[in-house]
Amino acid sequence: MVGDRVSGEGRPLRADARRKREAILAAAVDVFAERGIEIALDEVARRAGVGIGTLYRHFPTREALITGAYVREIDLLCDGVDDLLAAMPADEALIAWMQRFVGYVAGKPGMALALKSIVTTTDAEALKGSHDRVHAALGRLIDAGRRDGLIRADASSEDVANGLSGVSLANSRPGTRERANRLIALLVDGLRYNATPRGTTR
Amino acid sequence: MVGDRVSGEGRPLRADARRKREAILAAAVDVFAERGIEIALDEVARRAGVGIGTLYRHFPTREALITGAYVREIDLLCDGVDDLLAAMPADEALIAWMQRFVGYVAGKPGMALALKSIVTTTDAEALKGSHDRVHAALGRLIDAGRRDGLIRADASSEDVANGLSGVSLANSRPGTRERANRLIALLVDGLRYNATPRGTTR
DNA sequence: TAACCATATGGAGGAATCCTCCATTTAGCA
DNA sequence: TGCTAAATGGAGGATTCCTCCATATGGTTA
Repeated sequence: MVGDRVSGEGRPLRADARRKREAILAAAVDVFAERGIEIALDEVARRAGVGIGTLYRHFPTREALITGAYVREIDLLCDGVDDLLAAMPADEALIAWMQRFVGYVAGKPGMALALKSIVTTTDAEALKGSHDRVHAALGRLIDAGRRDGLIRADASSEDVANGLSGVSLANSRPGTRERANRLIALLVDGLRYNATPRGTTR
Repeated sequence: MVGDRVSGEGRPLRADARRKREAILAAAVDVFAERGIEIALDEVARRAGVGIGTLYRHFPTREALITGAYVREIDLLCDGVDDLLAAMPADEALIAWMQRFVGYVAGKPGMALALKSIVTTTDAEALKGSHDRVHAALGRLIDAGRRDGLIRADASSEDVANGLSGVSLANSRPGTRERANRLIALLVDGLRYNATPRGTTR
């Protein structure tokens, strides 16, 4: 569905190809930020100093380009979980992380969509890495919360990731931060519900 | 943002215009179901037996057409709340209603988008009616739950509507029903969290 | 009923965008 | 240094968008 032709595995890219690929992604990030994701792809190619054919070779669909453009930013957001866990209780850390995540996504056109692809897709070689990173980040937060009895035992990172994706999609425009934050808090309250307080027999 | 030129208020549509408008919407529903929302709008016009100019006159953007096409189906889903409330406790009714809603939305391309417009948009004359209907439906479910101490006092229909929109957007393809249902249950657990059980001093 | 006009219609066609295809170039290797 | 598989770019056919306006029609008034 998404999937850039060669990055996931299938034999390493030639040096010039990798350079062009990077240029395209960098241009895409800029152009999307300035003019949205509906813009003509020629514009992206031009900015990248690349022929339109090259762009299509690397990213056969608009969606592939969008996802590609944001994969790294999403990866970056997945770091920082440990800092949060060191600074506050796990349930609060989960809230803080999700809110930071969604706050960052809002206003970057297409990023919520990219997150959806990454979270949802199970096939798609190229997204596997990010998919795992997001789930690992959530997993760490959830496990910590579970260990401390702050989060219910049957919580799953799949469900929370799905929720994160939903919140992002529904609040992808600037100025929706408050609304998004409340929804995240509500969701985490759902994870607290029926939690087994620390000290109780497990 | 959405907004079909004349329906919200601004002087009643001439009889022929209303007829064409209906034809366009009916055709849109069919075509979207068959071929998705990316299809060329000429196709919709042809099926409606209408010129492309007429289509654009009524629905200046694709989004306007999509929203228009689904407004009534969403309205319909808003009925039936009372039946559910009569049949089961309010919190379960809320879950059941949301699950039914999202189950219906999944697989209708664009319907989740339409829901987002309806839930989010505060201006936009044309959507006001549906916006209110959705919030009224949720309001009734929430109020009942609050009254019975099943749902926390500070629950707001805005937040739940936002959640519903998110779940729909994140699970808009067929085959995501289970996942969506779990997320809805989680959300409602959030609404149960800190609820004041019936009999407790309010 | 007739005459009038604001409203509505359809679709031609210019502009924008998509996306394939392939002759040419280039990186990396022996 | 020569060779070849990989990569490039952009021309151009096909598709889709969407405006514009000459024509048609419904509803109202006298």
